[in-house]
Amino acid sequence: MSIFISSFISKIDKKNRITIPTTFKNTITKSKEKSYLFKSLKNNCLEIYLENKINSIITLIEEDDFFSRKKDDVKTAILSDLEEISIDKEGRLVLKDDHKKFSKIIDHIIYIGKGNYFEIWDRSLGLKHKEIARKKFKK
Amino acid sequence: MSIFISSFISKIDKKNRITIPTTFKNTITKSKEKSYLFKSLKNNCLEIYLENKINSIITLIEEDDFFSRKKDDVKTAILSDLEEISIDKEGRLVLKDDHKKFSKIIDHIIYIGKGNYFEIWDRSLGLKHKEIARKKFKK
DNA sequence: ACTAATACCATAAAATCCCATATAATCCCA
DNA sequence: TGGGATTATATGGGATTTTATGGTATTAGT
Repeated sequence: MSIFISSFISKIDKKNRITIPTTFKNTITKSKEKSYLFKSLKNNCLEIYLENKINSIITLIEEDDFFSRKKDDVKTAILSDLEEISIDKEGRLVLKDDHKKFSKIIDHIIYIGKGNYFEIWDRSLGLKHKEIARKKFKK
Repeated sequence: MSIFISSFISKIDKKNRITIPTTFKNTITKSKEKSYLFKSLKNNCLEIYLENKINSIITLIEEDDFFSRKKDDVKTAILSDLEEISIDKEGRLVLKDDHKKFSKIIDHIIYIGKGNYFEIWDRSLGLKHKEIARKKFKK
């Protein structure tokens, strides 16, 4: 069982590359699974998943539905904003402009471990998010 | 299992050619199956399927008790607007005028991955569609 | 023979891979 | 425990490969 915990601050370089924290990278490498990026439906952040998690989601929505419209929106919402990512030898991935815009990332970022996936945030937005989460939880 | 995910923006050239996104093109090539274009019954967009998916749809229609009364109409609706497509060495296909009109495509387009098929939209219509799908899903 | 469709080719641009160096972390022995 | 040696990590840049795009040649159809 692979797990992503803790948070890490980092930044983008001139080529729009971001370095995945070593522990996260090791978890991905050891799992030998493909990894996927998803534009979060909860916040303005990016989410990174391993293949097995993605597969269980896809199985859920891939039922034969050629004649029904019901699942069309679900498919669009999930599958159209999901993509396989590749990490280079140094453990970096290239952030697309669309993803930068969506997550409002300019230069500094923060990785937030969420258990079976992790998030990539603009640093200040992510820090705020963490603060709010702690305050809410205290009550 | 071949799968089409993510979305890609592109455009038509002077010869009405559109470039299939590399990942989609690779999926098609690797499958070694024929591919087909269909005028969507759900939206004003075009849908691209692989042969085995088409076969399973036809099988579904052919089943005796399935839609028995309307079987003929279903067949007409589906099979008459379905056609095999050919992709050139550079991964492009030529869009017919009828398809351009149907999908209201002028110059910019967007490809939307839907799992076992993908869609081709006019860019702004497709982006709107994505937005709506995300909003609906959030609820 | 002329038009139109298709296949083929050339080039520029961009994404990717790969290596070099600087920096930091870890280890091991005195 | 200090400090040097070794290993691992961070970061930048260059070279190669892939992709995007437009155009020309060839084929086919009328």
